[in-house]
Amino acid sequence: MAATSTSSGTVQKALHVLDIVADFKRPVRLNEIVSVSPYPKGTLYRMLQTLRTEGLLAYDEYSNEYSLGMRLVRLAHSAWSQFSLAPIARAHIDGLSESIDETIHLAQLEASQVLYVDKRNAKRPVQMYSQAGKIGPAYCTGVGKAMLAFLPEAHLESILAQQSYHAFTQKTLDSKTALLSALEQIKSQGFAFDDEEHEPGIICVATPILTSSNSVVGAISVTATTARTTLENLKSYVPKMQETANNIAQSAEHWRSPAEH
Amino acid sequence: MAATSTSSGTVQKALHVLDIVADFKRPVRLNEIVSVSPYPKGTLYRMLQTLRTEGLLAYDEYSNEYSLGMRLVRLAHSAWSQFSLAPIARAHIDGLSESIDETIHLAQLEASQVLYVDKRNAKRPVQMYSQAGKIGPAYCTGVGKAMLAFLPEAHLESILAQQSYHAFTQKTLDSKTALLSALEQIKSQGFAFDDEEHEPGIICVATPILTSSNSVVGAISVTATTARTTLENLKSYVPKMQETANNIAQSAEHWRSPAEH
DNA sequence: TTATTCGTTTCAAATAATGAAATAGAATAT
DNA sequence: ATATTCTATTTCATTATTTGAAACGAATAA
Repeated sequence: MAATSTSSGTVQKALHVLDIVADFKRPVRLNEIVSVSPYPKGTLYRMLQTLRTEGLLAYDEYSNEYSLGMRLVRLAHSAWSQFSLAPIARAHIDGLSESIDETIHLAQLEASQVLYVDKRNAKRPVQMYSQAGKIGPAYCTGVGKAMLAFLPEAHLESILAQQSYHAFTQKTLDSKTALLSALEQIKSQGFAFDDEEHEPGIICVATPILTSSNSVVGAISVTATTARTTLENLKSYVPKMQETANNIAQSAEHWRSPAEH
Repeated sequence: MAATSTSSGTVQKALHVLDIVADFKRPVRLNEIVSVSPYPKGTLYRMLQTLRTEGLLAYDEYSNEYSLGMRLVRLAHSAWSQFSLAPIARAHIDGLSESIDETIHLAQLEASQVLYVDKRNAKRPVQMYSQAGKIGPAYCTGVGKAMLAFLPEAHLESILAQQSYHAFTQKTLDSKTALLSALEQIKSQGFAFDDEEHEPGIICVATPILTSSNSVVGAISVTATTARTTLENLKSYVPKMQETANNIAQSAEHWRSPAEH
């Protein structure tokens, strides 16, 4: 009685189609969508038209390809400015960025995944995966683990159950048990590492952002490459990061996290 | 014949509700939405539930308030990275930002308005769609006028008809005729000014980004305050901006603008 | 207590979405 | 030029979701 969603709901269907288009990460044609969706062609066609005229999809008449539309960007701006930590944390992150010349991320949990909501590049930016708005796995990123470690048990359970545990690298913690023991250590030491668990050559330290009642609102991380530094070195940033996290938490005290159900 | 929308379509309705929530720019309760929407309470209630469980809206159980949800941020990231000029223009904007220590914007036309898709602040280098995503009026911003001036006549007409011509400041060109003559001059000189037409104390220069076939794909601007500089000074940036715009256009030559219908 | 306000549920009626199959249109092959 | 093979689009009777007035319940105020 719990698992799959009932097929009902026009809005659900439309969202599903949007997700499909998003997953392609490139413009797609009707037939490509047909082949990966449960809906018949006629239905999909009409749905795509609707999404297109509403501006949720962009359409190229010459190639007959659909992509996500800019109306989403407009809508997301409102969501981001109201409901992400980014506006609240901005000044604090700026400060941290001035004293640490590495890539800094601000992330939140969203739908059991990590959502990067802000980012500062080092002066010499490293070309890597991740930008604000990007999502990543919770179980094998620094920010993800930092947040998971401080979640109340019930919430943690439900999130862990939804992880894919894909082994991105040889070092990925690709099982729930491995992850759980890592989380325990993170909780006791107060910060998390990512030791090339998501991308080879990329390491980071992350600290959670906790309110006075110890609920997790986000995390910040400092990222670097193994070519240039070590985890041990990154560790020296932790005190400054924790101070920043505390300051953000204080500013966010009266801000209500969308993750709280 | 042109104005109001037919009431049909579940997706349309859902989007309308999202827009209403977005327009409040703060969390809102059911009854507030009821008072500004054409739908009865029961209908709205169910719609909000749907949007909420889909993650398009966030909900605070204690205050019963809805806000835009972070799923939009996730979706928008795909839209932004595929369909905005930003990823293509990034390196070029970075370069420009290094030689000009002022705020730089990259904008596109979207639904007859200006959509800022990237931004560089004088000091901190950030690239993300989040502070981008903001929309502004086309008729009284530098980037807006720069783009309008180079639009084909038919397209321009339809866009001009949709402007609100609100006089934000005393200097705002608040009529179609005033705007049209300004556009003519912009077209002949190749760049546009914003002389405090949108915000008092804020001035900017903007140049259009034109493909080899002279179609408008976007615009870049350099913004400053009257307290610190003058339009005459800003003008000196124009050659560099035009060079950058040309380079972006070259990179974007094979990129298809969503605005082309 | 009694009003009042707001959120939630109900259920028959109204309406929008469905999908199999036919049609139109484009591109490629013969 | 004509046939062939894709793909996109339309049709229409059927199906199922959405609708909305009104009733209900919960919470707060008077």
